[in-house]
Amino acid sequence: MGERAKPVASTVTRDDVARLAGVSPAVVSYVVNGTKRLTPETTARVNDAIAKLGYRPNRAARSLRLGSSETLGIVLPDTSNAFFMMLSQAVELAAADRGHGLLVVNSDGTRAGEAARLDRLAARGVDGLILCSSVAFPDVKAFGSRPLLLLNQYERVHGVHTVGVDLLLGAKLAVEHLADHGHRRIGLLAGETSEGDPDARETGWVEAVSEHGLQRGPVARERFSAAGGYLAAQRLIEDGALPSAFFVASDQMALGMLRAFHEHGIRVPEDIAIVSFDNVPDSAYSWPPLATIAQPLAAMGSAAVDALLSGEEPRRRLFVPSLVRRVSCGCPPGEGDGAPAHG
Amino acid sequence: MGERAKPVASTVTRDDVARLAGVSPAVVSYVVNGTKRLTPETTARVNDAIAKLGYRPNRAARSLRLGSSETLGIVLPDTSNAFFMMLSQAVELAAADRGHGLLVVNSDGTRAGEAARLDRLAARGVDGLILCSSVAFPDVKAFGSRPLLLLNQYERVHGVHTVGVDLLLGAKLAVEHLADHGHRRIGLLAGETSEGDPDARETGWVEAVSEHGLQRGPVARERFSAAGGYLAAQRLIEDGALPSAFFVASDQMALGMLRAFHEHGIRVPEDIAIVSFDNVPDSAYSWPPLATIAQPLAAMGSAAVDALLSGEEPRRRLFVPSLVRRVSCGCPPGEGDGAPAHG
DNA sequence: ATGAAAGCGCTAACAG
DNA sequence: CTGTTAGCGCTTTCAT
Repeated sequence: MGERAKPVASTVTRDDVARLAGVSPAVVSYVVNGTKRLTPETTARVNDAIAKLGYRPNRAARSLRLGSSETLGIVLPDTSNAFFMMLSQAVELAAADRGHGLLVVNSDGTRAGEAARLDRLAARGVDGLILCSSVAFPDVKAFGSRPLLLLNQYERVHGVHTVGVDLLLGAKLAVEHLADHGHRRIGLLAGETSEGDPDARETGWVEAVSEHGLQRGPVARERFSAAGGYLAAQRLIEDGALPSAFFVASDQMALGMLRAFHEHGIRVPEDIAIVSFDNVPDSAYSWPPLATIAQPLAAMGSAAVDALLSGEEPRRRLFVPSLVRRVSCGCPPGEGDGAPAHG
Repeated sequence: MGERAKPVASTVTRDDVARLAGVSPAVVSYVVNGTKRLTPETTARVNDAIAKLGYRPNRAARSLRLGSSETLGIVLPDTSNAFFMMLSQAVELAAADRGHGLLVVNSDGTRAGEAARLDRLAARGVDGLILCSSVAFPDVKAFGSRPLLLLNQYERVHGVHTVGVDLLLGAKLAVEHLADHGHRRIGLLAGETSEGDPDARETGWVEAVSEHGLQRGPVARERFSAAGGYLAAQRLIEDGALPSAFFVASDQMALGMLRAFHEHGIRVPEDIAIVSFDNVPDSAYSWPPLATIAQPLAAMGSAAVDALLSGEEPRRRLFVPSLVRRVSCGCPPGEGDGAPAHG
């Protein structure tokens, strides 16, 4: 008799709370959402009932009513690059700060795949879409009224938000630093952009080299991965005429390059100095540790979420990268290697 | 005069479709969900209307009605370890296969933080929760009727699903392989489990060493990160009496150890051989490439999602790891290093 | 084979 | 300050 089981959390409804607190259902909503002034006693009674029952507002009902899921969606490139993990983590944190969840999906690295993933996300009712594309010209058609943002994007794209780092500046920082170390001939290991269009890091390298009266070293283009860097470095070595320094478009590629150099007994930085891009965690623990261009991930994540939630007109946001000196560029150890100097 | 704008996708409702197709709203649902036999003509008419209008069923309404969000939630440890990125990617793929989305949140690495994140996820109405914990005994209270699963978990935990790899077996595979290379004294670089309780990899090392009549080398415990591995290796080196081989609890730690060895001119595998754990992508491009114990991520991701969606009683699922031979253990290059042998 | 209708739990406008 | 009420868009039972 009366052995009604303690209800599971998800089954307690607002009406149950109202009944127990002796108020109307609306009042419960007022308390939960703080939308209305109520007497302290009422508020307390309702809160008691909520606690006693373990009431949790039903999210689906709220979404249906509000027309917003308070959720963002992100599609990540099909890569195991730690950089994207850190980027999506930054986005998740920023979204959580603003009370939003983040639905993550992985693309297959094709333009069609990305579009399909965005579509599924839109069908799930997210309030905004973020695309970290791995293709040069992603499919950016509209998804109803949901805003779309291209993250990790340098170029301006009409009609969508973009957030990225100033690749041109980053490349210049890298090349200038190498020049400061006395290198006069600087090579480029660039990433492969699927449609073969220019990458701003490449432009930055070109400009910095000419601005400083340096010489262009050999150029290689390969996929943005350790495998790509390894392959490219092997080709470069076979071709001979290696320069004394390289600017590399990503840490992952630099890691691959490092392995190729090791295999050939080429010492870094003594024989060849390297500055790469992204500052992934592992770059501090490679041998030698990689000097690299760091991206302000937290700021970029916040900017992305803000842009999507603000309802503002799409615009391009570019962030300022910074140089992290480590052994690979020729700097002494212990400055920014993320590990205590070896004593 | 009839200048009603083409409605945005999210504004088209089932009633609009019904009106255009000249059927009742219910029929539209039947077509969308395939729950009922209908005449081909009706089906076609409805599908036409759906296409014409760009109709998308409203997810929130569906969830409300169904009592299911068709979404899973996962909380990831606060680490930049690529292993967890691959693991969550595997889960996302498995979830997508079953028509579910994945809400990802990052924890701060504390037990309370994890519990709070799980709670927020539960409040968002996910159908199931996955926790990749970074503490030894995570807070696993019930979340209403939502099932909870511990991913990357070896030990059985009462009342919750667990999915993990057989750490004991993995450790034995590693130690045995090192023994096959002729090593008689094998050290251990273990991960730090926050409550200081035993890690099965450690037990596996102990057992394998004694089963094969080997000698226990020095033991170090540190955080599961490159920084941890670096620190531990430095201590080990200072203490002297280094063994000829180490089993290392994670690739990240091994990467840090490798850097310490490089700094001290200790050659791998000539002076010291290494086998580590996880098979993260970068392990194939370190110098030397790391021999490691690989985890069947895709299978684990599927198992996790299935367990959560099946409604079955919680149980423990353990997967079989496998050895990936690379240069660091003493094997010749080119077998499994993820890169062509250097010619 | 198709349609009518009853909610799912919540928010907010409006009334008291 | 609090209560009543009308939906949000959908699934599904029960008629027809």
